[in-house]
Amino acid sequence: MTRVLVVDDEPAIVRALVINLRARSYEVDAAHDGAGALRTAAARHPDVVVLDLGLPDMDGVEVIRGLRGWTRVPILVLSARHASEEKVQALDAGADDYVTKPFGMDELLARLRAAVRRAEPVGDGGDTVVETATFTVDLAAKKVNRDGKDVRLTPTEWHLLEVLVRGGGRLVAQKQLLREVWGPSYGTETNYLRVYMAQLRRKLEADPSHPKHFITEPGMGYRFEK
Amino acid sequence: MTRVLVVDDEPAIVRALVINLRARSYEVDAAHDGAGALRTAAARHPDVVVLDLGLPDMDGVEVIRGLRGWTRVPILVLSARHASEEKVQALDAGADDYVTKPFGMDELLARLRAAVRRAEPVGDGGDTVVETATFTVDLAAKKVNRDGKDVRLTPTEWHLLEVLVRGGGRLVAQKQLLREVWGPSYGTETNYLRVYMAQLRRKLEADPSHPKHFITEPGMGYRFEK
DNA sequence: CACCGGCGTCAGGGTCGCGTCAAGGACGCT
DNA sequence: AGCGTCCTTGACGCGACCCTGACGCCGGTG
Repeated sequence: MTRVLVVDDEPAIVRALVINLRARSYEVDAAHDGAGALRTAAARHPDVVVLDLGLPDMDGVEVIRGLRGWTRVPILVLSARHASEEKVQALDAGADDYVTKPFGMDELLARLRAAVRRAEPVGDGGDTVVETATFTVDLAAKKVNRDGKDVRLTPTEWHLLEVLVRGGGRLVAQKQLLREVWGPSYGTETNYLRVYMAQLRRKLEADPSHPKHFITEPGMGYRFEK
Repeated sequence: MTRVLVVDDEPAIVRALVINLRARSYEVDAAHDGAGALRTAAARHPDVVVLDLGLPDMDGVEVIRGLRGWTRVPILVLSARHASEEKVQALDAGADDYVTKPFGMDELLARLRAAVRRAEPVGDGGDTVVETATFTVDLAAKKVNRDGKDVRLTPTEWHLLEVLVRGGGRLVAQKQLLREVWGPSYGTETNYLRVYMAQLRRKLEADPSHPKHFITEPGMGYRFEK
C-alpha cells in the first residue's frame, strides 16, 4: 500500500485529494502547515509527499529542505504561482515535480504514479535480492530467508536492515541511520541503534556475538557486508 | 558530464535546446524522429531524454515504451498538447515529466536537473577511490584496503586520513589539520598530530619508519603522496 | 661541543561507546 | 477485557579509543 502525505492549508483541496486518493486505495495522511508536514513525515514515512507551497507558517521551499535533510521521498509540489522563478527554486531545493493550480485531478494522479514508480527500488541492472553466506534479503518482496525459512522482522528491524543493505558495503553513519529509520529528530539516540542492531544480529548472524555481516565501526556507524 | 538526448522534429526547438544545454556543459545528442531517438539512445546511453511527442514517424508514447523496454533513463516529455488525457498517457507509459509548449527555458532546465538528480545513486558522486602502491582508500565507503584485507581505522584516524587525502598531494598545514580534525580551538596541540600520524603510518605504510605516503614537512605540516 | 626546538615512539589511565539484558508501556488483535 | 507484539528506556560491564607525559633522536645554532 502506497502512503501519501498531503500538505495544504485549504481544507477543500485536502478533502478533494484525500477522497480521490483513498478511492484509489492509497493510504493518506494530511497536514495543514509546514511544521505539521515535517512532523507527520517523520512519524509516518510516506512514500510520496504532495506539498502546497502557500503554507501559513513557513516557506514551502523550507519545507522541502527540511524533508531533503533526511529523506529522498518524492515531493510533488502544488502551487498557485505560475512564475518560472518559483518553480526553479522549488525544483532545485529538491522537489520532484511542480503542478500549478488549478490542476486536473487526472494529471495530478498520473504525476503521482510517475513519482512513485520512479522511486521503486528496482535498481538499474542490479536486482533486489542480496545474498550472504547465512541469509538472503529480498528488498522488493520484503522478505528475509535463512536456511530455507522466512525470518520474521519487525517494521523497525526491516527499515534498519533496508538502509544498511542499500548502503551496499558502504559505511552508514549512525546519524543517517537514525534519521532514516526513526526520523529527523532522532540524530543522537544511539542506544536505539545498539538495541536493534543486536536484534538483527540475533536473527540473522550465524554467531551473533561475532558478526560477519553487520559490522560496527566504532564511533562512526555500521556497515553491511556480504 | 551529463549526456542529454534531445528529440524533436522542429529544428528551431532542437537548436535552442542544444545551445542552452551545451552552454551549461551538458553533452548533447539530437534526434529528429522516433526511430532515430531509439537508435541514438541505444548507441549513446544518455543520462536523460528530452522527448517531443509530436514526431513524424511514430507516436510519442510508442517511443517511451520503446525506451522503457530496456532502460530506466529519465524521460522528460515536451508537447504542444495541453489535454489531460495526453499527459496521463505519456506519464503512465513511463515518462518522468511532462512540459507543455511553449515552455520557459529556466523551468525546463530545472526539471531536467531534478530528473537527473533523482536518477543518480546515493553518494556515488565522483571518484572517491584513491590508490597507492601499498593501500587503497575509498572515501565514500570509508574503507581502507591493504593486501586485500580491510584495515580498521578509528574515527580520528579516519578524519585525519580524509583531510590529508582530500588535500590531493598538497601540503596541509598543522594548524589546518588540527582544526579540521579536532575542532577550531585546537590550533597548537601538535603532539596529537605526531601520535596519530604514527598510527596511520603503522597501519598503512609498508615501512612506517620510512614513510612514502605520509610525508612530514618539518615545521609546516604533512602531505599525502600517492 | 652544548643547547634547543621539532619530531617519532611508547605506555598508562580515564573516559566514552558498544553490546547485553530486562522491565515498562503503547498499541492492535482476538 | 485480556493478550501478545513491538518500541522505548535504563542500567551495567567491558573493551577500545583518546589523551597525556616522558624519553630519545636528529638537525640547526650559538
